[in-house]
Amino acid sequence: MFNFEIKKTVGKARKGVLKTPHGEIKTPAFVPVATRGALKGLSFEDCSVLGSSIFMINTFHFYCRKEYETVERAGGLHDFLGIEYPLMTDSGGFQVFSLGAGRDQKTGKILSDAVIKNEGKRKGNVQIKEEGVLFRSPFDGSKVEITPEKSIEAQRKLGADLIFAFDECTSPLASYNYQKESLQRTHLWAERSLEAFKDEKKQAMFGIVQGGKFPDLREEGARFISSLPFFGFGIGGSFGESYGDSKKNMYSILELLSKNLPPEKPRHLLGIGEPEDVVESVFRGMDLFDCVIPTRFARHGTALTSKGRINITGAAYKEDSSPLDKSCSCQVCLGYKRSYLHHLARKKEIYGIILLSHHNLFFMLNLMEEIREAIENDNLKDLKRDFINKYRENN
RNA sequence: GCGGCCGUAGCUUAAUGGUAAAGCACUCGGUUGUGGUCCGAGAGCAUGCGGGUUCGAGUCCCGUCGGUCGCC
Repeated sequence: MFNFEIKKTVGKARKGVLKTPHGEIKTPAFVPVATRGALKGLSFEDCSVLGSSIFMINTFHFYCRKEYETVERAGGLHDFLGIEYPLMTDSGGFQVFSLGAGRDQKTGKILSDAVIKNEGKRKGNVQIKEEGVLFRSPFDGSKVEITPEKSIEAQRKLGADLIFAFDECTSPLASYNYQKESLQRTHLWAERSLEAFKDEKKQAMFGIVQGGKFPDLREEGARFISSLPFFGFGIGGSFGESYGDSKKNMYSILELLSKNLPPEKPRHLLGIGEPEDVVESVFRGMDLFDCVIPTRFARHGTALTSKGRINITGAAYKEDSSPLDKSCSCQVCLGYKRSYLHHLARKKEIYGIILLSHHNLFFMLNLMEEIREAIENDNLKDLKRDFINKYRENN
């Protein structure tokens, strides 16, 4: 029922097809995120027309109040949502960080230059032990425990095609010693996740490589996780401190990982990223990406364009009658002026979010299509150079 | 007409008689396994007007204009 076939490789980059019970995914692929079972501002059908063949849903958001039980009674995510597209769920490990320690430290997966401070120690409402994690729900403040067994149970009940092992996502601030200790825990949890998953035939599981910003720990993570019988691999966590360092470090770590992961299995770079990150990462052997950037940026008034991102709420666009991106062929760029999008974003009209989400998702999905063509035509290097030069023009 | 209360930044409000602040709005930046959130920085020609008391008035006094509430 599950299969990953690589059709062509150019350097480290790969073009392939991932088969699931609900359909095929052409890789490299971008996976839009529908956290609570909805892409904010677009229907699954709309997004499918734009070129998406798979969606990511968050276990964590269905976990805190046991809504995965409701979904199970409805027949699983596909029946509950009324769609037949391939789906994946993450394990909830990231939210323990992003809604727990990350929120305490006012940082995300990638640290902004302004908030480098303190130690990488966890504080506040999250307790991490060998058994699992205990923390307060960001939704209602109640105590919630997640263990590998519980995450996998929830993911089996949700019933997405592709699921992830439960891991610990560390802060960009984590020390070497903490990261090393955490990595051992993630490995233990990987084994327990597989144990809780055994005999499952309708789903396939990805293991997660952690190790933070430390190359030797990343290498160790890749070796250990690939020794286990996972269908594919997720690469998670953070890669460095400052914004620029984080990007460069991520690229060099991906180079390292592509040498240490078995080539025949799919690789999903979790939570990345910006268009340039995706291009650079495909170049270094990644097959799948999920990221909130197209939709979250849309809600914040930011549009992805071939010349970099622009924030349409800026005063400069108030009377700008040009399209968002002259070289984009999406319906929004063909039909609407920047001035109108500026107006909608300023007034926080829902329609503004819809239009920007449409454009941003088109932009990412179209980029993936171009990447696949470039691999097919042996000119990924040219695409990478041209795309990134142009993308950085205005930024 | 009489009486009370109120006039501070574009808006809503602070400020024992002692350097006139804050939030929103505005300008710019940030957000990478989703909180339409949040954070950071910036720009603001503000005490209705005219007098008086005082070393010093947004603040106290007089007048005036505007608003608001109450009463014939």
